[in-house]
Amino acid sequence: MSVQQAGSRGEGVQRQRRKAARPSELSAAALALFVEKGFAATRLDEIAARAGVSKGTLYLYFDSKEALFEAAIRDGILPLVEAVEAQAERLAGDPERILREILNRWWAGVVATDLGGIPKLMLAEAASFPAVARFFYENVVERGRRLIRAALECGVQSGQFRPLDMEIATSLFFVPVLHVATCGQSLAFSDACVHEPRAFLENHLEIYLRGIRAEKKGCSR
Amino acid sequence: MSVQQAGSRGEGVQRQRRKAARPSELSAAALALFVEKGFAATRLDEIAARAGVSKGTLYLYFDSKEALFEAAIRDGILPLVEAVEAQAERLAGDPERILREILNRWWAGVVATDLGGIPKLMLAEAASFPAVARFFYENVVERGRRLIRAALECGVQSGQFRPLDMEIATSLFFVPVLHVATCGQSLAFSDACVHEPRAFLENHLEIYLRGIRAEKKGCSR
DNA sequence: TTAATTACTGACCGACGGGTCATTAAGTGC
DNA sequence: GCACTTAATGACCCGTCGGTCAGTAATTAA
Repeated sequence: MSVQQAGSRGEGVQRQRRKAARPSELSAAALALFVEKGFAATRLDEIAARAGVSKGTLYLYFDSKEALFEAAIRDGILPLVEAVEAQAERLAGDPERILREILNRWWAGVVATDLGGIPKLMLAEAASFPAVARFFYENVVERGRRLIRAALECGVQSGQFRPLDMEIATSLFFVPVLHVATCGQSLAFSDACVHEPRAFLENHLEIYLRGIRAEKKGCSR
Repeated sequence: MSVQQAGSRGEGVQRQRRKAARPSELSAAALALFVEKGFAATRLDEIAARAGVSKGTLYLYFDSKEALFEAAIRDGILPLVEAVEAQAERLAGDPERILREILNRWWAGVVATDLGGIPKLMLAEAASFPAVARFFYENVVERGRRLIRAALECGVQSGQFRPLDMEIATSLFFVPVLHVATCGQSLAFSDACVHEPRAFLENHLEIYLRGIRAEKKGCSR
């Protein structure tokens, strides 16, 4: 099932020359396996097999296993981050709505696809690949947090939300969102929430918003 | 710094026979390294060196690298789970207080020690070690959730909390708590919240409790 | 058709690391 | 001091896997 999806029918294993498409195919195959088994436990032969090429071909496009790892993370997550940012820009003004939309986007783009494994992967491998960790932090975590923080600040400004420690409040919104992606990928926690990730995120938003809204006037204590 | 903390002064590297103490020393050393570098990337020689023994000694006490992994998780986390359960039993009755205490215990026993790495480790390796993942899920995740769920049910019963989806509400309390431990260990997210883990947990509790408390009577909408 | 180019292959290499076991030496009883 | 038991050692074995490169076949140009 995992071996040679391209060019293996019959006996004469037919080669294909597809220079343009290869890099993204290879990084996609690599990402899937890294997510599934971790960096160290993933063999280059497996990656090659899944992409329907030989191991040697990997080295035509990437210098090393580590370079492939970087590319896999990069190609996997950046498009999504950009999509979320674009969406948020369109909604500037209504903080609760922005938060809700970030959730929806994240749901559609990460949790429901195999991209959910990336945060888990980063968590696991960050210590061994500081450069990649830095890239991920700056281009995903930071940018995501910026969107959330902006929405919260807007809400506090307008009086909808009570005064908050911005950094922490940002994290507290962020964390369950991250968790859905991460844990959806891991037996050790999977049952812990994620049979209903949709409902999980809804409930999170509900509790979180109630938790940060300003008290109603006239209602003492 | 990591080599031979026992018996290496001078030239004649002096052996020690300490059958009783070895297993826990070895599993502790193993845990620290697994947490730091992941299972596959950790060498048995390193583990042995950190524990101040030779590689061969590992095999006197454990059948394989994997058996050592199991033991490390087991020995590392079980004592803590038991401590938290004992504490919760003593406080039955006051749900908000129980939740607060779970947080404090977790803080003291996990986040502030190197045990924080265990959840991260499990997250990363669960797919490769289903048996260990199962053990962890049943003995840590499940038992932790049981405590939280009990407190929440008690609060809903008494009318302090509004009606909740119990499974999800439990997760939503659990997740940031888990996160503090997990992310404190990983460059990829570290700054995301954890320069002030104390404050982070406080804020979580605050927002969460506000989010689930029943509406004050007489306050419409 | 033939020559030139280049994407692709896969057998091979070297090191690395999990696991073994003959040997050593620390402890024990007499 | 001597014989005996057993905890501990570390050189060694061997399978595995990242990485290489001489060769092959698809494509293009002449």
